[in-house]
Amino acid sequence: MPELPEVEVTRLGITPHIADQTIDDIIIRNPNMRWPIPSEVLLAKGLVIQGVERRAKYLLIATELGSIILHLGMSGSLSVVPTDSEIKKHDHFELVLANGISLRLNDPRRFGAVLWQAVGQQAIDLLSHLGPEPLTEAFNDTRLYDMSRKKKTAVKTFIMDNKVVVGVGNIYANEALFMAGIHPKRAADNISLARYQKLTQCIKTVLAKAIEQGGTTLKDFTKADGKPGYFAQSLNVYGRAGLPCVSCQRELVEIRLGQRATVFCKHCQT
DNA sequence: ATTGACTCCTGATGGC
DNA sequence: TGCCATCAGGAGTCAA
Repeated sequence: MPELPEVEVTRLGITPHIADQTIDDIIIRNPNMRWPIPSEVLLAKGLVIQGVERRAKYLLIATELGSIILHLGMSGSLSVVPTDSEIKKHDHFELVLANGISLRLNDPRRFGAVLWQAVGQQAIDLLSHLGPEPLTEAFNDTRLYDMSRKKKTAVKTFIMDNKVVVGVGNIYANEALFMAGIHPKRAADNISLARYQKLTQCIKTVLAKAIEQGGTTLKDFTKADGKPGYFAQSLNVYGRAGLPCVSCQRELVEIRLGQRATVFCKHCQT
């Protein structure tokens, strides 16, 4: 389940291998991703990869005519391999590069996506409605506080809303709320500005730390199997239901919130 | 307008 | 051992 840190580490990992390379061929082995892979992506054939950008959890592989947009969904991963290496099950999409290597998208569940964004065209809907990046100044405590007014929804659901801030998935929503000492079910409009200031910092810290850890873990992306470990060693609450709170030793509890596993400490989070 | 439920899919897991 | 049933979950879409 790639979250924003994994996507960013993926971006950092693949960029040196594919930037400035010419795309010799584009192979669609299975077009049935979340949406059918549009044939427009083939426009990138013969063009040079100018760079790899990230917006939310989308990766944008830029060429002079447009960008190939990749989303890894829940089970997707990218690998950089020699073009003649064995095709694995669920290798759905591939960029064949002039230097004899390929970028392959593997995604068992096919919740991921491959899309095309033409240069000069209005941004596709998926990207145009997104909130700010969490690690930029555009995401700040006053914005978070202002948007939360009159919102009855649980704060955890609130911070996972892409219009509020992008890239806060289930794992890091749990972690950030624990770090901020806020109960995940508390109504978004029942939290003070001071607490949102704390929460904003915690979201930034949790994500930045995970990217940092991932960056050091993942030394050679060509050998990575696409699963950079999810930095699970640093998680305080997610996946730890029933285990003692790292702060007060009381047992962590798990509930469902918006169909998602929500783990927290009843004592430390109010 | 908001909010919550549903949906896509396969692999991992557990019960019998 | 095998065969189910259940669950995980990003995020768009739909319905209340």
